Amino acid sequence: MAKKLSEKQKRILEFIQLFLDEHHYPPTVRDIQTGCEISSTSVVDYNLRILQREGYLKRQNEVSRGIELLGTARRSAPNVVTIPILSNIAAGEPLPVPTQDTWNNENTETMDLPTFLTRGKENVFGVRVKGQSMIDALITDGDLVLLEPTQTASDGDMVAAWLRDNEEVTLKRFFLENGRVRLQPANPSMDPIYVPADKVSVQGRVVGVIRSVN
Amino acid sequence: MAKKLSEKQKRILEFIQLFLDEHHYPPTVRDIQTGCEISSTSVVDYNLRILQREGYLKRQNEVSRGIELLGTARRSAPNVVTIPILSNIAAGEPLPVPTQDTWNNENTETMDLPTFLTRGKENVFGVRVKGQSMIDALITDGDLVLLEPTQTASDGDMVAAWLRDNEEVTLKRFFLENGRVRLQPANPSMDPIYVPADKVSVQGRVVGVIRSVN
DNA sequence: TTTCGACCGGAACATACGTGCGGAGAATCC
DNA sequence: GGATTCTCCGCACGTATGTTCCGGTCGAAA
Repeated sequence: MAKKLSEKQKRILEFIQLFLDEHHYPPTVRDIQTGCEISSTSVVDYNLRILQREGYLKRQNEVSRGIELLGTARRSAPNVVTIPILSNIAAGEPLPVPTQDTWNNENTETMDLPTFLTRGKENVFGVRVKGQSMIDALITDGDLVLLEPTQTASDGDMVAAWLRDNEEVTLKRFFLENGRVRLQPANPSMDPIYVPADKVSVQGRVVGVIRSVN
Repeated sequence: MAKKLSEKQKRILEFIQLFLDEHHYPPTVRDIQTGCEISSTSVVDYNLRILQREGYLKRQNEVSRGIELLGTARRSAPNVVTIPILSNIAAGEPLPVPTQDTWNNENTETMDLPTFLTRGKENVFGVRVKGQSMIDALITDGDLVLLEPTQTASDGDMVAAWLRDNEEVTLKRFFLENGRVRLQPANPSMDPIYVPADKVSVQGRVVGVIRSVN
């Protein structure tokens, strides 16, 4: 074990995981070949043997699709991730950010989400929206907004922004334009607002929205 | 669906589950044959076809171990349900409704959702929204709408309604008011539309909306 | 009785798929 | 330099495996 994996081997391992998520059965050598753009099946075989020797997977001889991921490579809970749900967000207050305590507190509501919604982002948490204050972000009462904590944003990111002067949080797309910030609503029929950069602080990046009707 | 399974079919289904638990990849036809003490591979094939037709599993043609359990038969992820995603929704056409064929077609995109989103509803399917035509339902380009097929609706339900005269599908809240239908947008700043009952047909009830940002 | 459909058996067919072999370039070590 | 090891390639062999065809049995319907 312990040996470092080559790029190709990492790619193969990743492909197997993706394939399993999608098909619920393992890929063949040739599936891996085309999926990883490898020129020969023997190269796949060669690298699979290494991965097996290093303990990342188990192979069944002479058995088609006889590949089984082991240990960390295997996603036992295949594509779900647990996130905390924060509530009690009073209007006029910044968003709460989850702390270690939030995670450990057994009273914290949690929820299992498919990983495609978080896409590998760390520490994603959910906020239950109350009222219509975010209707211009196409978000309404009861929606669950998924946020990734961050203090910085790139142009075009959908962020949760704290407006100091208004003392409110708003969800908009973020653009930095020579010293001031343009906050663009998701609803194209609505106009953006412009704020001096020092009057805005980014609290998180919006990863997704979930609405459950009735 | 609905047909009752024969003893042999039940046994096959059970064997596949056991095999999956043990090997983490599906059995071959011949594995099932010996495992269930069946005399011929063709008998296995015959019964697998029935199981597929009845919706208990999905098979990949010409693919070894191309068996995938569906729905209740799948026990690996208890709080996850797999739904099909329909695309290719042209404007000016009714929504497609998933058939058994949709489920069995290997090209149908599927997605695993936490059960809290479907809350036990049957046959939920997803539709990927293109364009801004449903912005008044707070739904934008790229959103995934979860629908439960139905022809009827109760007051207050959020439904996908087919408007005969306009030849379009719209997502609104449904209210029946002395012979005509009021369709109320989710956005409270927008006005409802009124349509004679015979000019509207309900295609499905909206169960949820999922937006994945960036 | 015949007919028909559901179900099973046996065998053969076509191909999907794992594996082995000879060889080549590149890097490393002596 | 040569020897060794790692990685890759193309190909072909053998078998694992899905599929099909033809023929049965049995019970219900006509």
